[in-house]
Amino acid sequence: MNESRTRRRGEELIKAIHDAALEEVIEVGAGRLTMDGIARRAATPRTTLYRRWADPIDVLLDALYHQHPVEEPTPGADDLRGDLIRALRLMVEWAFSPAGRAVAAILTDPRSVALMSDALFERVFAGRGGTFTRTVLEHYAERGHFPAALLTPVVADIGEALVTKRLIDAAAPPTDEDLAAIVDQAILPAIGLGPSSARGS
Amino acid sequence: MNESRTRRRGEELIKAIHDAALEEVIEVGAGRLTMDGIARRAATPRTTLYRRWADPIDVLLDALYHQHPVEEPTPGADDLRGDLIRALRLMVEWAFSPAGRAVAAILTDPRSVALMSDALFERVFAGRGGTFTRTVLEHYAERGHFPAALLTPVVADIGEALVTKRLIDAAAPPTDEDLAAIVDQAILPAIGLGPSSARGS
DNA sequence: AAGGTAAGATACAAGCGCGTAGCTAAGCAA
DNA sequence: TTGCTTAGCTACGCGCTTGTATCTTACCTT
Repeated sequence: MNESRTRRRGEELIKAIHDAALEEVIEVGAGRLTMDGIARRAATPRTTLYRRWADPIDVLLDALYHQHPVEEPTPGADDLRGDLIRALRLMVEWAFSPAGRAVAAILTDPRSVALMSDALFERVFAGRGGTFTRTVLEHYAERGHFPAALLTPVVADIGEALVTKRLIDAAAPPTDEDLAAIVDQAILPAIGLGPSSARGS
Repeated sequence: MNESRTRRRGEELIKAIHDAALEEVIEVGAGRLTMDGIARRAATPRTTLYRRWADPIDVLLDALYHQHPVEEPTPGADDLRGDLIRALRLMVEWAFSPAGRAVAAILTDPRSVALMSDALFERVFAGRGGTFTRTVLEHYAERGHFPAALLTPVVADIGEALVTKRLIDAAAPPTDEDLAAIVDQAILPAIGLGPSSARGS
């Protein structure tokens, strides 16, 4: 009987557990996350979990910490509007990834938030979740496409904020038209590129 | 021993349980909400809860449903900017109320969302949580302060979206200066009232 | 080939939330 | 006052999660 061909160890096992934690939190929520649930999903005894982590949230935060950083938007040619839309689309993709969903689940769980270290918050948020459009906007501001003074913290947040609200309000993911509307009607006017100059299609 | 002077009944008891449910969900999160916890906090036997509700989320949703609708912003004199700031302040106040925090806790809990009826969603959200600035904007658009065509769904969401992001990112509530920045740098430009005409202080 | 490391399979008692049942007694109305 | 309704109290068995302990065995290193 060659059933258990491979017994997972080290990296491989840990990755399986991390994945299980992310899947589990998406399904049951941060509050109902248990060692049992994660272990069952990862098909490993609980003992293995306790050897490394103290509680389910610990596993989850560790899983998030070891996620690959999200892709950075790379401003391309001379297309501010298009780059902004692409940046927002990157954000939407991240939001629908296991990591993105897990972060959403965690953020409103009192216990999880309390245990969330600044380091993780930095890594998951300030580092990426919060600034998709900022990279693009800074790029074009430096090149004089619009006054750099207009690129305030508030303005840098407009796109992400509106997409976030869309994700909360509606079940379906925003279409490219939705993202374009956000860019045209909110971001571009804020940096002085109103309908007069940005009216493309 | 006149300990148990009053035995609560009907309305009074239900309100105590509703309050307990809201407090409980804020403290432990939607996932860890239990009949036991609510009952303990309301100082009533679990039996009483089961007589009316099937599970903890049921209690919580009922509590939210019976909350007083949030105050509507009332556009005042001739002060669009000031009215917008006041509308956002109303939103911040609601967000920090027990009901506001409870809604936040629920929205990312898979089980709760699944049980949330359209009626409740309507009453709690579309009805109020989503549109503080819209009321104000519509008022001034009708009076020709700016082109009504610019008041798109996206534009109506800008203020709420940015405040929401602020609430998620930062622990401290936004100050009036923060709200003013949102109005000046994001909302007003979007309706064609950029720095040239809105530069107040 | 030998030995150390760590995963896998049990098993266990303790604690808690669940849902129900039975009873007592307070509040309210006729 | 009588009697209906309903809150308060206690208790039970069930199942799940917890944290730990013990043993076997696969994998990796030397």
